[in-house]
Amino acid sequence: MATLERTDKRSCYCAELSAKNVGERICLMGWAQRQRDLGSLIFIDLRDRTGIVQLAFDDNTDRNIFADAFSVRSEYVLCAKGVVRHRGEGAVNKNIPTGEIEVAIDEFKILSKAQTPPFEIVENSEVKNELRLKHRYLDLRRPDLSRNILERSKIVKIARDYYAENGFVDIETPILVKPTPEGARDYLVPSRVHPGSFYALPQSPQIYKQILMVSGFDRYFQIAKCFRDEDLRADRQPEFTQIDTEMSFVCEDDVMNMHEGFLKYLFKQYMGIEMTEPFLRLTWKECMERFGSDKPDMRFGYELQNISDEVKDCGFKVFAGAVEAGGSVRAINVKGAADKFSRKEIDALTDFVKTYKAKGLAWYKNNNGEVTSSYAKFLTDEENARIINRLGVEAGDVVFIVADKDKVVFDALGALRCEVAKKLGILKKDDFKFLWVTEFPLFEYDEEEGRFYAMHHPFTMPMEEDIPLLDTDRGAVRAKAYDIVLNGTELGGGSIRIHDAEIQKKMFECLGLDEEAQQLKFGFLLEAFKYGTPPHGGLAFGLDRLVMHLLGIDDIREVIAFPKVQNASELMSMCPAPTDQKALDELCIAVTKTEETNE
RNA sequence: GGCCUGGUAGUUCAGUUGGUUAGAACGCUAGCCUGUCACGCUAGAGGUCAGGGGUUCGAGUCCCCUUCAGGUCGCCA
Repeated sequence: MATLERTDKRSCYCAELSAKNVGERICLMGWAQRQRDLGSLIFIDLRDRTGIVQLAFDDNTDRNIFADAFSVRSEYVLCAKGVVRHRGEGAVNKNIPTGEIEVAIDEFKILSKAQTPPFEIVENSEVKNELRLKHRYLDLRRPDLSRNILERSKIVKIARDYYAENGFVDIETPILVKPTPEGARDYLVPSRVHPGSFYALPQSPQIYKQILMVSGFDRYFQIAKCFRDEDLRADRQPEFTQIDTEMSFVCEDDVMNMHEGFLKYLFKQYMGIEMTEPFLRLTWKECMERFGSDKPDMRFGYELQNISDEVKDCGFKVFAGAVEAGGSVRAINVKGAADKFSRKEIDALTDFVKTYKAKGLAWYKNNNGEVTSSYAKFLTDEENARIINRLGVEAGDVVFIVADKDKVVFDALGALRCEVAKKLGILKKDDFKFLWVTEFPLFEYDEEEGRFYAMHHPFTMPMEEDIPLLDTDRGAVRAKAYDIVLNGTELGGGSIRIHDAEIQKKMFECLGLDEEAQQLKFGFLLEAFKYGTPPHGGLAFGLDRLVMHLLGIDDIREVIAFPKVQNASELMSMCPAPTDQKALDELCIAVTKTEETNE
């Protein structure tokens, strides 16, 4: 093995080389992708983060160098100098970008040997997650994963450019913050000098960015790490990154326009896609009615239709009973897909809607004149005709109906329309349909706790005309809150904040926080607001999800260098991990239960 | 916390109704080879069938528990 000397300077990356460089003497650094020993001829594919290029060793190569090349194994780290040359006639490899050329090596160093890796460093690896994550450093050498990380960096740069250009100030907010009383579970950090007291890792920089507005920074921006101790999903990590912003002296339109501008700028710069039309805007209520979701995928139709009126007096108890109980009966008509759903597949969809608490799935299928249905026999001809008419069913259509409480109907059908679209294969990843969802409810009622919670957060401004409802009908109060949705994913969200002490006080009352609790939890913010608070509002994008969509990736782990697995541990370093007794003693912490004693 | 799917050489997988000594490909090791690039040819090494328990004359295969990984509901202001 060798070390680098002053004269060993990389002159270029592997994949930067082409026929233009023929005749140049260059110096490359990288990893041996593969060594091919043909006897008195050896080839090595050298790889760096840009790609690979072929190194050639032959009769003209110094015998010591040739011997070194012979000994090279996969993932050895090499420094190779030589002259770029055309490959021989018929030896061109059209499958790789550098396939026209190779480098005839005349100076060669093995900088580091390598064990045989536990899996091959190749594109489109089908190795198990577990193993890839345990050896993430090797996984990250794979071209597809390293590409994701490199592309993510470019996207972040574009975000920084855009917001800097628009006068946003990049400010770091603390990672050790005050535990928040509502919302997601906090990750807690003990304090050595304050036994029994804890910091939390921020779920978002929310309060700090609002205080920065009080301080007069006017436009704030941060690529912010956020932490939530909740269960993971394919698009959710406990530790994630937001493009976090806040602006003063703005109303909803100002904020939405600014960030719509960012997305358009990003799509132009990064994807080469010009988006000239304003993004579609729908109120939350309309979204729920039409799509059963507050983050609907707008790439396809299959909108929900309310057939409660048509069935409220029918003889089929499942339908009539649901309406009578205050719920509804709604349907989606999947046009022209009757032949795509067999009885077995409909059974599978029935199981699917059951995961959303629906008791069943009623269906009606007109397979080019041949009509079958799970419920038609319980209705009169007239009643059936009314439904068919209302839904505009034609030959070839299949209809799915759910009858239940509104929440269940929306959840089940909202998810079903996406599932159906997925099954029909009509979702294109390069079709980007943005949607602003506005006028979110200010509160959400928690039946278990029997109280209202802030749907967004407690600093969200109610819509002016709904302020009187704070006293009379809290569930109906709409907020100046908005989400940006892309193809069924919540990419970001924000709101105009309360900057009026009276309204803030009212808000806390609605949430059941008395004066004392307010002071204890948010006293510093309320105090800050007393000293001249500009009207302000903001928005935060989920960076990881944004990158996923731009790259057409379904798994959030593929766009994060060191992600966590489903149980929130990280397999490379194996954290979280128990700590030693001395550290615990110093923090005055007694552990009462461990994974071993956990039952 | 609930439900579902999976765990067999280093890797990806096959393994029949429960039946002899658990196979293949790739990778790895050694040898040969002057135009390979998924090099080729020859030979070889490599297994706690995730772990534990049970049923059975006999378990990779059936049952139970545990564990790990994945998906999802709840959860995620």
